[in-house]
Order: sequence, then structure tokens, then C-alpha cells
Amino acid sequence: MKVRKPKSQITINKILTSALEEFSEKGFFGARIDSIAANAGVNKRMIYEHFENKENLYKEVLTSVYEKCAESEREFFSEDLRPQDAIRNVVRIYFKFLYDNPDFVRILMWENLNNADSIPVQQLKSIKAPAFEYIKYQVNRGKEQGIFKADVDNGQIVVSLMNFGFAYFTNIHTLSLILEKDLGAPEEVSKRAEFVCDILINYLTK
Amino acid sequence: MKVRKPKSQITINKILTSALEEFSEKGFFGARIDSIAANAGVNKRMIYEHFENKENLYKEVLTSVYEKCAESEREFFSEDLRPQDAIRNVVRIYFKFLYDNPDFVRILMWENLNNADSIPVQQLKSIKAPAFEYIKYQVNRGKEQGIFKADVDNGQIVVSLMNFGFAYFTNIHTLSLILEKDLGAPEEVSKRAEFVCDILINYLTK
Amino acid sequence: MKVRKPKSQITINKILTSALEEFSEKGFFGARIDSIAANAGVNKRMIYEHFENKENLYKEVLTSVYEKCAESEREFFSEDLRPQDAIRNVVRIYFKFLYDNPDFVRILMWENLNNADSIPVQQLKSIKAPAFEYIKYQVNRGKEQGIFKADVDNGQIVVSLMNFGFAYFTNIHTLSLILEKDLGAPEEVSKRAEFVCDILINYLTK
Amino acid sequence: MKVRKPKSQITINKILTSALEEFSEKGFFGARIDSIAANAGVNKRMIYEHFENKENLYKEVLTSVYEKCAESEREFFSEDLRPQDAIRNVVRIYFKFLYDNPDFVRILMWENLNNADSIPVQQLKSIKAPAFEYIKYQVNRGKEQGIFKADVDNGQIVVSLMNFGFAYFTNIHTLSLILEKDLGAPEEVSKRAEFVCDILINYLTK
DNA sequence: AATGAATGAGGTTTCATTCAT
DNA sequence: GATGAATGAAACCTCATTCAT
Repeated sequence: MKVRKPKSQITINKILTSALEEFSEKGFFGARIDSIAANAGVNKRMIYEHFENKENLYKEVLTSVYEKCAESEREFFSEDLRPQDAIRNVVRIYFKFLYDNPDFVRILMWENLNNADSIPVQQLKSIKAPAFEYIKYQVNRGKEQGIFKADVDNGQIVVSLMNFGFAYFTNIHTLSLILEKDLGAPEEVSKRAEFVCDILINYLTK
Repeated sequence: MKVRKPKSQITINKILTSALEEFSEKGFFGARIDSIAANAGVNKRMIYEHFENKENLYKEVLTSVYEKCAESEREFFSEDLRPQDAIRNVVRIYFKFLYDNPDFVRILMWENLNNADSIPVQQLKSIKAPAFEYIKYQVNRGKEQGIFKADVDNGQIVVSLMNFGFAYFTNIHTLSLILEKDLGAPEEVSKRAEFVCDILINYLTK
Repeated sequence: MKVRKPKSQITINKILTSALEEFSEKGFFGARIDSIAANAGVNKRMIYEHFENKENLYKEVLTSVYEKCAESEREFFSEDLRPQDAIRNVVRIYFKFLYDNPDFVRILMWENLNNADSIPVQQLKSIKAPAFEYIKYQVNRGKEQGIFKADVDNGQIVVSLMNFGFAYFTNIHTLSLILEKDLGAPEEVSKRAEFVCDILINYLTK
Repeated sequence: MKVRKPKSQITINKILTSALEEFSEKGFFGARIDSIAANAGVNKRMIYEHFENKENLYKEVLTSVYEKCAESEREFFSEDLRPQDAIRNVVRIYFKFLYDNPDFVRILMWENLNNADSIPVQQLKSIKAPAFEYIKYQVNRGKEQGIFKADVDNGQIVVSLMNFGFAYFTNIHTLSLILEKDLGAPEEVSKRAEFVCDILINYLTK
């Protein structure tokens, strides 16, 4: 039952790691195959051997990144909580994940700018949907339990949550400059996470 | 007493317009000087005559974009409203501006990804600060009038407002795909704007 | 008998002066029409009006430079001296001229590097020949008077004189660096001139 | 125990050879990367691979040229001669070297015109100094042996030797035209070398 | 599987020259 | 005669990709 793990898997992983870093820092157009190979410590030719070309490498990086994200979101489901605590839990996990994975935030941003066409829709949905469903499920639970307002638009809540998390990290530079405060500092991040919990719960609650 | 209007100003404007489009669509690295010149209908050489090089052109485009933004924000101040209505007003103007200026949203996104270092901080602040101050002012007014909670963190409100507006438009592609709904449609946008008004006011109000 | 001197003569002179400086500093290929126009304080278009194109401008600069040189060499003839003093006189005047006209030295150097084909031979000769004839004349006078050796090759003397003067100034940079002494300093230049006098006269004299 | 001789060394040498020819013929500004690549029979891209850019290529050409020169000057030291014969020897070797290496003469000329700043002083000195020291050493030997005048300025002798050799070849075009004689013909060159020997020894000798 | 060298298309930039007023 | 704007050819340089070992 043992899976054969050829030596080249190491090379492939080194390339993926290096490529994630490069693409997330410079975007698809700014990224350089030379840099990726150099930082991975492998011969440039290997990239073409294993990934065919730059675009394909990019797609594979994206896929691996989405998978990592989906993995983290599985944490959501692991506990049995009151709806409002479940929501809080989601926000906190989400903020922690984004804080811990700046490459993820950035590469998704580039992807959005390039009109999000590198990943097939179906793949995207299969990755993201469970988390979205979970949130809607908790909101509905809250409604059923009479804790949350009945007329809340679930979609808006999902969008809000995504926006809050993502936007904080993607605009952190500009906002920090203008507000003269390092919004990337850990204490600012958790303060923000709590604020987001509060404003959402506050809105949801009767 | 005749005002001198050199012909080259027309060329300069054509270049700026074309460059905004190109940079906003492809980002700095993806943008092509050839395309910019072709779309502007001017000789490529003129870009170097008036803007020195690609990087400088990019900076000038950014500056002009910020200025346009600041201009739009001046609308905020034009009316005399109750605090909660002033906030609503800001959100609506902001959403309308972002909806009307997708290039603005995109180029700022690229800029954030490139660590927002193309515009000197001071310039950035002088453009953005008035709007921020206005929001804080209205929140404070609401507190003084006993309408808003006294312990609200003004900074968090500003950040929320920025995030809400920006993030909605920058992630519109991915979110539309996943939610299977065109979030860019006018009616969805105004629905969203109203939701953002509601959630903010709801949080602020005692 | 008054020669009409149109206003444009001023422009022409400004261009020639600026062009001499530029060509002598950067050579034909390194020189920029833009720089020449800017430093002359005239519109670029004027250069084409008066000189047709870059190459022609270069030729006219060269011609004017040769004429200036020939003019200076006319000083040689102005005195009545013993042959050895006449030779000394030539060396001193020559060194002084080269020292005072670094642009001349440089532009002739560029010209030599470009195979000296910008000036028609005949023109060159009509300018240079008188000085050469004068030197030969003085050497012959010395021979006749029994002061100089009879078997001296006049051509070699002329070449030596040219070489000594020219080479000193054209290699002044490299030699100064290596000898750790500023060979361009006035006192070094006159020391050199005297040395050249000495070595030549010494060779010529019986 | 096999010495690794990477294939690229051949390419590098072809580029250097072609570049020397091009730079020496046209100077830095007139030289074309395209020509260099074409004449070297290599892909243009290779020049950037191995030399980074035009300026750097130029510097490496210069360095290699200086080294070749220093190599040739090592011949000076190989014999045990009387001072006057040693000086003659130097002059002859020097003339032969310059005659055999017109590219060397030319490129150094361009270099002087560009103010000799492409090669670090220290490097220049370490290459040139031995020859200079050797000449001074022989002049001093002659003085000690009572053959040469005691008050001769060694520096002037070195400068003379350099000037004589260099200037003859750099002004060969102009002088040939004026004197109506091909000074580049082998017999003229050796006649000149002997003349230079004579005039120098004549000056040095008591 | 791995490597160093090579390639060619295409990108940015420069510059002599000309147009239009 | 003079000016500012425009032009296009060609220069330098970059980069994804492939060849040959």
C-alpha cells in the first residue's frame, strides 16, 4: 500500500514553495522564472520538466494555495458551539489564517486583479463552498433559535465576512500609512478581529 | 490676455487616460508602453518626452487618480445632516464612486500589492486625510448628541468603511463565482451599499 | 564695403561654439543634437536650418577648428630668429596653443580615430602645410649655417614635433594617473615644452 | 583529473575578440551590440548573459587589452644589455607591439578621450608600473655607469617614450595625408623606431 | 532526472530628423 | 527665422523557453 515517492517530488516541492513566494510578491507578470529556479535551488530546466510553462506553474501554485486554505477552514466544523460563538470562531480562525499566510492573501489578490480565471470555477467552488455553507448554517441556526434577526440576508453576511478579513490585509499598507499606525502588528490584528466579531454579532442579534 | 493652451496638453491627457486603463487592467509589469501609446493614438516617443519612463508615467497616473478620488470625497462635506445620515451619505457616495471608477479600484489594488511605495506618504495623507477626518467628526458628533455609543473606536469605523467599499469591488469576481450571483450588477451594488449602511449604523447606535 | 551680417549669424556662432564643446567632449557618436541646441540656447530646428544634419555640422566645426589652428601657426613666421631659436619658438607656441585649446586637441583625436575622413585632404593640406614648410625651412637654414647636422631627416623632425605636442595632451590623463603627478598643471606643461625643445635641438645640433 | 573547460569560455572569447574590434573601430558610443554579436557569431543574448551590459563588456575588453599589453612588456626584462641597448630594445619592442596591435592603440585612445575612467587606477598602475620602473632603472644604470647625463629627468624620458610610440600610431592618418607618405608602411615604421631610438639615446648620452 | 548554454521574440528607451504653425 | 510637438528607425536589454549533453 506504500506510495512510490520519487526523488523528483523534493524538486517539485522546492519549486512550488519558491514559486508561491515569487508570484505572491510580484504577481504573474512580475514574477521571473529565473528567480523561482534560483530561490528553489534547482535548474531552470526542471521547472519546464515538471510544470510545462510559467502559466501552468502559476495555476498549480494557486491550486495548492486554495487547498491549504480549504484545509484550514475545516477547523471551523470541529466544535459544537452556540451560533454566535461559532461565528466568532470563524472570524478568529479566518483572521489568524490570513495573518499567518500573507502569501495566500497576496496571490489571491493578484488573481482577482487578473479576473480570477486561472482556476476552473468548479474547482474553486468545491473548495470554498463548505465554509460558506457552514456560515449560512450557523446564521440559520441562530435565526431558528430566535437569537438572530429573521430577515438577515445570509449572502450579505458571507460577503461581509470575506471582505472584512481580506480587505484588512490587502489594504494594510495604505491604511497604516494614512492612520499612522502599524495595522499589521499582532495586537492591532486581534483588536480588529474582535471588532469584526462585535459588529457582525451586533448586527445579527435581535 | 489669451490663455496659452499648448497642444501637447491634449497629448499628455490622452496618454494619461490610456495609461490608467492599461495599468489598471494589467498592473505595472503587465502593462505595455506600446499598448498605451497605441490606445492613446500618440507616438510612443511622446510618452518618453512627457513622462521620462514607464515608472514615472505610472506614478503620475497614480497621482492623478488619487486627486480624482479626493475630489469626489469633497462631496461628503456639502450637506448638513444628522450624524447617522452623514455616515449613510458617505457610504453611498463612496460606493457610487468605486462603482463608477473601476480603474481606480484596480490600480490602487496593484499599488497595495506593490507595497504602496509609488506615492510619497505625505502626498497620500494630504489627499486622504480630509475624508477620514470628516468621518471621525461625524462619529464624534453622534456621540456628543447621545445617538452613538460613547466607547466606539473611531479608527475601527474608518477602517471598516474603507474595507467594506474596497473589498467588495476587488473581490467581486471570486465572490460572484462562488455565490453564483453577479455582484457587479447595479442592483446588487446598491443593495450592498444599504447593507453596509445598516450594519455600520446599527453598530454605532446605542 | 560693409558686409551684411544677418541676425542669424549670431545663432550660427552659438551653435558652432556649443557643437565644438559637445563633439570634443563626447565625439561624433556620443554627441547629442539636443545637448548642442540646449547649450547653444537655440531651437533644435535651427541646427537643421543652418547645417542640414549632424554630420555636416561636425564637418563645419572641424573646419573652423582647423582654421583657428592655422591662424595660431601664423605666429611662427612673425619673428626673425636663429634656426635653433625658431624651432624653440615653434615648440613653445605649439604647446601654448594646445594647452589653451583642449577642445581642439580632443576633436582632432576623435577625428583621427574616425580615420580622418571628414575633412577633404586638400583643405587639410592647405591649412597645415605652411607650418610644416616653415619647420623644414628652419631646419634647412640650420643645416646651411652649419649649425645642424646635415643628414637629419626633416620629415622625422616634423613628425616628432607634432607627436610630442599632441601626444602629451591626449595621454595626459592616463600618464598622470600612472606617474602620480598632474601633468596638466601649467608648470608641468612648460617644463615639458622646454624638455621637448632640448631634446629636439640636442638632436639637431652638431 | 580532467580540467573542466566549459563550452561557454569559447563563446566568451569570441565575444571579447569581436568586441575589441568593434570598440576599437567605433568607440564606445559608436559600437553596436548587434554588430559585436553578429561578428562573434553568437546570440546577442549571450553578451548579456556573460557581461551584463555594454559598459561592462567595454570594461572587460579594456582589462584584457591592458593585460595583453603588460604581457608584451614582460619581454623587456628578458635580456642583459648595456643601458643604451636596453632602451633601444624597449623602443623596438614597443613599436612592434603597437604596430601589431592597432586595436590596442585605438581603444586606449578612445579611453583617453573618455577621460580614462573605465579602469580603476590601481589596476592600471599594477599593469603599467613594471615597464615604467624598468625604463627608469635602465636610465639610472646609464647614469651610474657614467654613460648618461646625470641631470636627466627620468619622468620626461618615460613620457617621451610613451608619447613617441603612441602618437605615431594615433596620428598616422592625418600625418600621412599631409606628408603625402604612408607612415603605416612597415619600412616607415621601423625607420621611425630607429629615429626615436636615436633621438632618445642622443639626448641621454653625455 | 539534471545541467549549462543558447535562442528569438518582444520589451523599453534613445535619437536624429521633420512637421506645422 | 524661429518654435514646440511629433515621428520612426534603431538601439539596448529582458525573459520565457529549448537544446545538447
